[in-house]
Amino acid sequence: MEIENLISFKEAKACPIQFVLAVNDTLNVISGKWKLPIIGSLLFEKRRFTDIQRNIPKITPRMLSKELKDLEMNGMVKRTVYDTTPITVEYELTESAKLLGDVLDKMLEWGLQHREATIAKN
Amino acid sequence: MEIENLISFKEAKACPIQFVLAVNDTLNVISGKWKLPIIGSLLFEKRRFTDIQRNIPKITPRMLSKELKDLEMNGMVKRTVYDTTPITVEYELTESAKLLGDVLDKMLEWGLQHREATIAKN
DNA sequence: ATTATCGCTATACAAAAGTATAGTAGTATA
DNA sequence: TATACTACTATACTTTTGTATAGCGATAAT
Repeated sequence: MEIENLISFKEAKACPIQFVLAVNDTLNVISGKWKLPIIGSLLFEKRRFTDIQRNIPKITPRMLSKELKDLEMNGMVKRTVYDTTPITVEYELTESAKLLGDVLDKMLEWGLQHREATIAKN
Repeated sequence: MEIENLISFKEAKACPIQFVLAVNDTLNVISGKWKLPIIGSLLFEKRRFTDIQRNIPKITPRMLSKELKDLEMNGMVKRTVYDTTPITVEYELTESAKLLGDVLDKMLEWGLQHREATIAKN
């Protein structure tokens, strides 16, 4: 996380190691069993804790709490506490996280083509 | 891996669950500590086992072997055995795997912008 | 008084992923 | 005869990741 790690697209593409590191940055932000469902749940609207929990049936509060903290630390999610009774806490994607949508689109597209390509070979 | 899982891009984008499933397909193919380095190592040329090992200094043969099998099973890598002495085994990316390059480009691009965006907020 | 809701945390455990280290079979070179 | 190369496999272990289950403190409704 040091400044020296700041590299440009060109530099990263030219050097395989920098390339892998930079792509890994993205990968880390969405890896794990629950990050994608959580991001998916927040893609179109803000939500509260219990709200997300209901939206992702099998997640435990422990995991949801942990992953939300993780996402917050990585600049993916903004957490806002409202002093109501009972307390309400709202989670929403940051602007940067919303841009991830484009990447996910590409992943979706490739995933579908790859499935067709590999099934075709059987 | 059943036919019923075959869905279109439009269907997948419309339905959050299908969306997450299809993106996960892509994610699974590149997740784990060593898949990206291995794919990176094979992006521009075919390589042999020991060759890849030298290219990725800290990988153990156990991990390399396991991940290569995994990648082969997922239609990412083609393995060819040559009956020389000693035996040579060549690994190369499939056509479908090479297309993943575009996705990785997007991930690289987003990773760099995200890093700048989150550093800017400190 | 009991139950429910909100947003979690604590503890203990199981499963998955990765590491360390050694060794294999076959051939070939010093 | 000893060592090295190729392409791995075997065994045992540690670390990371995820699960299961229970409970907390504040408030409010029944």
